[in-house]
Amino acid sequence: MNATALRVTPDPVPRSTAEHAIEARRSQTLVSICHTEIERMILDAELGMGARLNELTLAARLGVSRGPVREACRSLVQAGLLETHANRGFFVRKLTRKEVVDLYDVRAGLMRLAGGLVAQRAAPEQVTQLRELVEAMDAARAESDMARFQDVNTEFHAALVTATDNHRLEEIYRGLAKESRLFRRRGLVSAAAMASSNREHRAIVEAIASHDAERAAATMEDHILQGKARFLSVAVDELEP
Amino acid sequence: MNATALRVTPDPVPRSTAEHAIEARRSQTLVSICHTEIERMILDAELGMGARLNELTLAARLGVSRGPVREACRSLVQAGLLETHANRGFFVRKLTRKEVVDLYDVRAGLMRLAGGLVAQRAAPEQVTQLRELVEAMDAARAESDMARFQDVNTEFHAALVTATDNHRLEEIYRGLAKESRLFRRRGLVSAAAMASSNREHRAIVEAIASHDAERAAATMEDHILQGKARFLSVAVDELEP
DNA sequence: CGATTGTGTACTGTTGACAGTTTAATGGAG
DNA sequence: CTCCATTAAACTGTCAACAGTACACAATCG
Repeated sequence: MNATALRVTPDPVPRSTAEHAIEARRSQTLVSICHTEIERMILDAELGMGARLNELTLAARLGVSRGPVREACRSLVQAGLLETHANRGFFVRKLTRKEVVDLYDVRAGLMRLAGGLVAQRAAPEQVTQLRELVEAMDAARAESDMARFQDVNTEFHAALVTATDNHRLEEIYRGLAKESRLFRRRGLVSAAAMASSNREHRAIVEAIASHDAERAAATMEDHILQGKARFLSVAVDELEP
Repeated sequence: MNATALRVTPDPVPRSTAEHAIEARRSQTLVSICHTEIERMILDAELGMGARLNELTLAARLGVSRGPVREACRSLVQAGLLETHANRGFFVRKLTRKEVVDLYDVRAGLMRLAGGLVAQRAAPEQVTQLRELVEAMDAARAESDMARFQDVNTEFHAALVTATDNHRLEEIYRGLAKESRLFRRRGLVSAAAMASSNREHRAIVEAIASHDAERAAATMEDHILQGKARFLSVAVDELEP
């Protein structure tokens, strides 16, 4: 069992990575696969808002029985992506306009916290990483590549919450980000919006770089509330009041 | 089948109440019952931190089969009350000291938001309600009734998040409050702690009453961070580092 | 012709059984 | 006596079948 002693082949994978891989394989159960796949279907809008999920059809498509599908759905209900109605099944959550606005407020509160924490704790490499992401967004903006801007933007926010070193905050924020995608039907951002958005990003990073927690928190909060304002200024008629 | 035509007895229940009752009965499925009951077991510490859940035993105790129990557990995993390990089952979540501290930070961020929102929107009746709850806590404090103080305190915070009129915020906060109870093994608060805690409550309510959003947010955040400080000052040896 | 009641179908809610894995117990070797 | 290998028990992961509910459609009556 001792690979080092046997010396047949040098172990190409570092121990910790191997353990991680084993752990990943072990935790890969049908339920987790169903969870991931159904979540993807929702976020990629294969299942529209309010759509009803047919357990049997889903199970057949995923090549499993209804049990794992139902368990995955329970999880997604708690995550806010699905709703459940007794004896009628699971439905893709339908957000009202107010719920979207409320979501922005909660995200603003959490990101304000994140900004403040990162300003206190950020290592130089993390600041560098954030700066690079802002540059990448400027590059995408220069090419009017909205999709890429969106992706890097998501990565920026993810990197920021990760840098807080507060795992629960990270989990909750990512969950809310997914929830937000329920209505965010693919990039409807203008060039002007991208410009001002990235200007805000720059202000945030600079506040973090100077370890000014209060300013980082305030600019971060403002950034999300700007997003909320942009949302409110656009008529989103697919949403109920 | 037509009660109105038959006129045997006048319908004693108003329509809306009846509909509500029916809706409640309808939404009462075995899964929801299991969810509620298992959650109660966890919060009442019948199931200790890190305890393993035996699906068969639980199912027997609840008088159902394993299916509903498993589905309820999936939901509780997403809620942060349980963990799951493939092929080993469900375990009551074990919080490390750092996770508890992180939880305080997240709650501080959310309650800061709540304070600000309520200061902007609160109706006079809601302010009155909050004032009454503060009075009730003072009364409990005078009698050194820690349990009652705790209960009213919980109610105070719940009333406050409800007053935000942000349903998602309320849901998330309540979830985190339950998560916090994972380590909060019944009232270990001193008289001094109750006094300063309620002094903070009063400051919050007054800030809200004067519709000063920034002050309400700041005092609210400070209140939770005071709680964090109180936690840090106490050695909780049942928690892992 | 419209509303309403009955009927059938499709789907969810729940259960019990089976297969595979983990864990505990047992026994033997050093 | 300790440590390891082996084996048995217990438990989880998954599935397929059954029971009950809701919805759509047809038939009936005013």
